[in-house]
Amino acid sequence: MDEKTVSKFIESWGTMGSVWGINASMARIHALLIVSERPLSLDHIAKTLRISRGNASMCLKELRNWGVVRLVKEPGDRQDYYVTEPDVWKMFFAIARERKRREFDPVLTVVRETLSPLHKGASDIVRLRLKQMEDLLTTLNFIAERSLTNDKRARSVLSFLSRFVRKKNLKE
Amino acid sequence: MDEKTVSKFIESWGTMGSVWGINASMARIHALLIVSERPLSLDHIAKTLRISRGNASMCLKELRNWGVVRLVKEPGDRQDYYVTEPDVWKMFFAIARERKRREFDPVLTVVRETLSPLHKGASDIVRLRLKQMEDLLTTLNFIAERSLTNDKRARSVLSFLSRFVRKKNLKE
DNA sequence: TTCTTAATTCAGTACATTCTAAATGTATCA
DNA sequence: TGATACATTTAGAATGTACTGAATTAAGAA
Repeated sequence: MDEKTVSKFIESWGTMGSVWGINASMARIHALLIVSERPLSLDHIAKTLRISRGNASMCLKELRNWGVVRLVKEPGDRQDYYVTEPDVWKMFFAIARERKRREFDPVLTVVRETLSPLHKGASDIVRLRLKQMEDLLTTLNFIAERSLTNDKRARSVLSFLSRFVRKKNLKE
Repeated sequence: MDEKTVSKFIESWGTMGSVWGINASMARIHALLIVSERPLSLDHIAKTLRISRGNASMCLKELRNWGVVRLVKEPGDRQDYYVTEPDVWKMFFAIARERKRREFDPVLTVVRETLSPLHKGASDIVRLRLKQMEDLLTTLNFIAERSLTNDKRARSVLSFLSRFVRKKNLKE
């Protein structure tokens, strides 16, 4: 594999990371592990990506929390080695699930708490908007909730959806 | 409508904004317009939310770009007044569409460009991962692309999806 | 136990984003 | 035309986020 292409890949995956809300260092580490056949040590990762060992350590901890990388030990070696979770899709769902839980759910609760009392004393127009917001949030939450319960289901939802939009397209 | 509840709603919608990638001021302005029956002037908005007129101006410009608010003129009045797009769902799709176009699409192009040359000289294991990444990105892009072409379709995809996951849940 | 090597934590720094307020631009009115 | 009333732009301040590197902790080896 060409050195230069590998690094271009790593950088672009870093940018993609920030698109869906994980920071660039995390995504770059992840990309590096994806193109590496063998487990890599923290030291190796930090050196290759020119980031501090401290930062690498924190990112890897976080990536383990997301369920995206795994730590492997080699007998007779004190260093920790890291490998990527082999299934990329599974990984994607893990991230989606985590982000929903950490960011969406808590805010959803608060928004909902305020939405219902607002209905009182609101004009019809405003009430309609609030109702729509409530429905939108409920639908999104419902879909995410049910889709992400497990990876198998998530996958089947995605593939189904993919077929559905293709069919839709032919019709119109 | 209770003053206090309104402001709690505005703040929590602000937080929700940052979850899906629009900044807090923008989301707060948006929330304020949602609970307001009548169009509001820039000055009124800035005063109510305790933000500078400059900031309000920039946020409103951006919200107009997203297709989320609209400017209305009142005859015999020099001020600009703003109203929210009445259909909350439509608005949500507009945001999704814009974010995809601005952020996801450009990165997707770059990642794809690097993915294919990487295949050469990669081990089977790595090649499998790269293939999976490609498939995942393609599927996501495909779904988003097709779903978001127009609001009517987007809505039907969502409602269909919602029914699908409900059925799935009963079965298992 | 102490020595050694590696991982982790964290205070401070660098960088990025968001916001303010003053300056500038624009349209309407007298 | 100049004066007025508003909107917009922008330089720099404030705030927030990510990162570094030194200090600390942990754990295997002697």
